[in-house]
Amino acid sequence: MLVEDTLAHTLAQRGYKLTQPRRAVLKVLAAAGATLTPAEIHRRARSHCLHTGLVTVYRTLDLLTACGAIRKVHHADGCHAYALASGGHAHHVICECCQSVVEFDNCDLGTLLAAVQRRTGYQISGHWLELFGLCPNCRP
Amino acid sequence: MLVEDTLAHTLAQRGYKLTQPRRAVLKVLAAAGATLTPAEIHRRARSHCLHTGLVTVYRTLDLLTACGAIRKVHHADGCHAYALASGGHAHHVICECCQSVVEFDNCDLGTLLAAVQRRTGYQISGHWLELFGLCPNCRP
DNA sequence: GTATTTGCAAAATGTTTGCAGCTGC
DNA sequence: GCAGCTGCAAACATTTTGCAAATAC
Repeated sequence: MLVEDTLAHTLAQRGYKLTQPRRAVLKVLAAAGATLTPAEIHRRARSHCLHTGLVTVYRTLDLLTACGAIRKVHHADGCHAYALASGGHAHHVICECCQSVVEFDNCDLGTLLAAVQRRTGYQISGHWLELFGLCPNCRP
Repeated sequence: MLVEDTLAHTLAQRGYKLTQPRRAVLKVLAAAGATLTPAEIHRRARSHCLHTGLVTVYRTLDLLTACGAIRKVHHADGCHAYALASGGHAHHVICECCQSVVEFDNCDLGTLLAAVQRRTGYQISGHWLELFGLCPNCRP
């Protein structure tokens, strides 16, 4: 598993261990290819690692987010979902029907940012963009 | 007060009443010019309407959001803040230091959306963009 | 006058912490 | 072997619900 190998390496570099629950959480998100809530991740993780506790899921999500392996995404209603992140600066397109996600990285906002900066006087240092729509499978 | 008159009208149109607590919540957000959490809005609202309860604040925030008078914004950590919305499609630039917000509406994402749509096969129907930075007052 | 709204208390939900025992390296 | 990790229970924070009294129109 490529994703797992990368993770093992990343964790080891920082002095962390690749444990069964951590492996399970990553597997779940990789297999889903969709955004999942902590509760749903917990439910699914138990099929890989039987006694995984919800608390561990929360702690693992924080850790994996810090490592850049996953990313928190915000839905319109709640904002408590996570998706696999392939690394580097990227954004997500999320299917409003099945929650499947795809990343894209060519966010060419240079012109827009410059215009906003000029008009508002704010020195812009970061942005956060999410797209919503229907994936090929959910299209009418 | 222009903001209030508009609100009174919008509410009346839908069969809602303009009550003291609702007025207070709107005043607080208008005066702050920044994003505020429900708890902070509650705290400040009491100076306008003494016995405003936290529950009412929550209900009012939902109502005002439905009316388009305010908008929920998501910060990096939590996502439980609200800001005044001037109506129509718009996005916010948020100061990472003092939380002040400014709206902008010229979000020209046409080219970007078309490219993502072509590459991912998703039919994109909405987007959500927030910018972060430092406002003129907080700049070094 | 009446339907809507409020505030309180209490419930439900979601997240974090403390700590003894277990696991990966 | 030992630092780091886990799971449980329990604390904590946040949001929602039920209902009698109050309010706007």
